[in-house]
Amino acid sequence: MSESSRYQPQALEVGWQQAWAGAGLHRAPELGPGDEAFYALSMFPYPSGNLHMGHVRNYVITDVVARVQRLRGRKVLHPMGWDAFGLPAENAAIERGVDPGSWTDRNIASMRAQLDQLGLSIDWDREVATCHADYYRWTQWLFLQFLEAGLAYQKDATVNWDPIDQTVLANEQVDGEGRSWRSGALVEKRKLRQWFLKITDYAQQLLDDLDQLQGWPERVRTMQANWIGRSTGAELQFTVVDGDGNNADERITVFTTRPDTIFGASYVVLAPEHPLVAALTTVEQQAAVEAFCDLVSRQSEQERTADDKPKRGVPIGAQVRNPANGELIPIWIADYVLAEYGTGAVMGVPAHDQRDFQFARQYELPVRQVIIPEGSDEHAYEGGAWTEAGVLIHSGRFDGLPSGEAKEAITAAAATEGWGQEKVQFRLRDWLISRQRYWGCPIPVIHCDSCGVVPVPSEQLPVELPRDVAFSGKGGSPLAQLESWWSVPCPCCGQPARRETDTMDTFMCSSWYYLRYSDSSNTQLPFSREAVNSWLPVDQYVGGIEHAILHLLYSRFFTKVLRDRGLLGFDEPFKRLLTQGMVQAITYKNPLSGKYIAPADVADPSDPRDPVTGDVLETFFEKMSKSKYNGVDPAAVIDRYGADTARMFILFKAPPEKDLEWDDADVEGQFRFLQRLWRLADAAAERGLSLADGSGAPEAVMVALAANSGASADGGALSSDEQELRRAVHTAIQAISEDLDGDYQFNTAVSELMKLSNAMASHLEASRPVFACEALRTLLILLAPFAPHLAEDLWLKLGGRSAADDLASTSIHAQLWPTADANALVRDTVPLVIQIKGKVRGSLEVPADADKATLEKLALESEIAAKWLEGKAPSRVIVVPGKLVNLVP
RNA sequence: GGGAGCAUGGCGGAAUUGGUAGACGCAGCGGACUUAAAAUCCGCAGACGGCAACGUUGUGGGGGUUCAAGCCCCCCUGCUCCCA
Repeated sequence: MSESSRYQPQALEVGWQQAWAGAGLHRAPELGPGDEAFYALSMFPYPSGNLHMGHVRNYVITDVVARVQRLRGRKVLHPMGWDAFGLPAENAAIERGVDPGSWTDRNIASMRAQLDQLGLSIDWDREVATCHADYYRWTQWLFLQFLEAGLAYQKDATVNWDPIDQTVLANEQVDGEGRSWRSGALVEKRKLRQWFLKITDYAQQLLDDLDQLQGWPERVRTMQANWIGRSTGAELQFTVVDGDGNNADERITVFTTRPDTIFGASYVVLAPEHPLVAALTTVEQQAAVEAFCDLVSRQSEQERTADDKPKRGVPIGAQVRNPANGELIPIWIADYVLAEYGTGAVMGVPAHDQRDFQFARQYELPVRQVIIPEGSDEHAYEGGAWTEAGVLIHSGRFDGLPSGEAKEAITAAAATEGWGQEKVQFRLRDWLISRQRYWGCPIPVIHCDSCGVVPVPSEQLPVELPRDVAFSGKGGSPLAQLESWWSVPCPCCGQPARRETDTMDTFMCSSWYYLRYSDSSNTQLPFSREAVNSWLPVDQYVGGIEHAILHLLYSRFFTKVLRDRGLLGFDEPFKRLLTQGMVQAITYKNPLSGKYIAPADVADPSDPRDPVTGDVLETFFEKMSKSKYNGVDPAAVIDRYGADTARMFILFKAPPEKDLEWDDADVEGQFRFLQRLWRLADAAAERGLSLADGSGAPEAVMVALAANSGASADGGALSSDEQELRRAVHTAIQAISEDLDGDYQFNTAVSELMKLSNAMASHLEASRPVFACEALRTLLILLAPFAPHLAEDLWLKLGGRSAADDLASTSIHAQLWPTADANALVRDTVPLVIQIKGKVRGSLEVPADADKATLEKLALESEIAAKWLEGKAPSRVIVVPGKLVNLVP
């Protein structure tokens, strides 16, 4: 045996990556009439500078989708970009004095190099970075569209303020104890004038159109529906009563989903921030109310509303009249009522709402039952409120009505009598987009004392971020301190005016990047209508479940607004969504000290012990992270095994939506599989097999089959090896095609490739060249999306193309996906399972075309039947053709 | 507390959607090759009993529907996620 070559992925992969790039193989083609377009998109990353396994999984999945679609003849757009504004760059500037822009660009360059090592078929010509002026210019332009449409506005809002860092924080940056993640300071609530986008105008549409998204995971649609949170109820008005018991002019409007319980209202609660609090508080209560408001202002929303936290409040001294029964009840303020939700006021019905119940118990407020469970005695209220539907009592003319009818009847009465009406309420709130940060997209407006808020004229865009800014880390945004930047003449009147110094939430930038890819070099518009309509909506979007709500909801909102502005012609941006699972790795933790131990320091994984103390360690799988010492560096894996092995492993190890447990031994196994393929091709080449001139292509195989069949029409001239080989080849085509259609099942697709390779190892040698070549050719094309480098290399080696040929047209990745030949799947005989009373007792080889009667006869005559029926005739026989016969004695 | 989902060998996971449970792989065991090891190749492998043929049992637990249940229905337990 001659010395065979070795599979050395490191060398060949880089070579192919460069060759593909040189040939422009991944560039999205111009779309012509009749072309079928396919847009495959990964959620773009933040350029931290380090590629981690989660990224790898995401982009490999999308890449396989893109490559399969190309092989199926579609014109594919598969772009990539950078979600490049955000805090880490600014923190680097504060901590190390580097320029955020250069820092980000360096990270982008290094991450792009890491991505290139994976062999992704990305069209880099369309790359975008949200922090580059040629991109954020259009983010600003789109903001002005929102402004013009009346969908962007300013209002005073209570926000999280870090008194040490002197900046606003997002809710996510405040921990459970109400402290800043950076400074550790207790976060204060501050009222600041902020920019908002009116996403609530689109709440109903965002909810309704979820029905269109059948290609999204049910889970994500449910999460969005819950987030939008539509509830139907009523707004009811309680008239404020003065000290003498006379009705005053003021009314307090509450929102409730349970108008049927209004007769049980024993108090009304306002949010401490409610505008009427100051006006209605009596002199006696003033001090207590002010102290309480101060206390609440230091609490996070989560603290205020958590079920297990005690509810606190104080009466403000004033009273209101219950419009349903005329009773006078007190007004309180309490921490569990939020100003931003509903009307900022609720009626307290302790008997039928759990939080009201807790509150009433705490302050000894009356509890009056007005709903009883249908057909039962009165509920005793030992454990808590009765919050289910029931029948009304103590409710005057509505007594005896079921809750459902009572809701309508009471709401109708309120409308007729002028104390309320039906109201649809959403949980969704307007989107606060202001950030007092430097490294973000500047909001393109100018504040003028005489003209008010003036949009920056679009020809003056972009409003560029100034460079060479000092970062102290204190005192808020550097922009606000840079008078040379913010001091500008008003575009309207020319008088001195002030630029807005807030920047936009980075989610603004990421809400439209997928549109820009369709026309990324356009200098006149963010994208042309033609380009965006020809590529979008995105056919397959792939990303993490952590974006299930915010990014995906904001993007849907943007799409609808831009549609209504006439900029694009579709309702939803992402037709299909795949949320890939996390990449986890084994984690060791000392349960006594709580310390994580690096896997490298664990001597014996079967008996993991702390290297210092000798304590037995806890072992589990967790998301890779630095602090747990369980990260696996993609570069190290590629160095050792190559990108193709990493790709195959990640696809094979778990279904795409499930969490994936990284295991070095499994990676090794995957590498062995690719080595086997290499040797298989080596042996074929040594035998002199060649795929040149269409050898093994469907036409050539058809000719060979026709010549062989001769007298027998069933292809009987094929040897049994050849029949087995062809069956394996076409079974693989069918199975893998199904796995890549509809639901993506990459793990079983890879296992089908393994089965095919196993069958080829057994039958290839004994098969004639035409069939051997058919198998080799098919294997390589089926392999190409998964292990693109190896497939391309073997394609060249086996003569699928010659080195001198134009790569763009002769690459394995420019071939056509094969079609299964149904004739190859046909068998002469099939196994027939014999069951006795539902239990499998054996099987027979029977003619594949046998009819039901024949099968029954064969089963009854079998030894299996004789053994188990002991000569008696079965009382019942069930025949499932092609599967089994069940004999019931 | 409400909602959704999941539970299959030592491990990751398959199962034509009601029809042979455990595909494919990892780890393991046995054998071949080798002075030896690695690599490679061949074979075994749910559990229990048995030399074996084979039998019993088996998809978190309990019940039900059915000729037939991992899959459908009811109850329970445990885990995960979302919302409170």
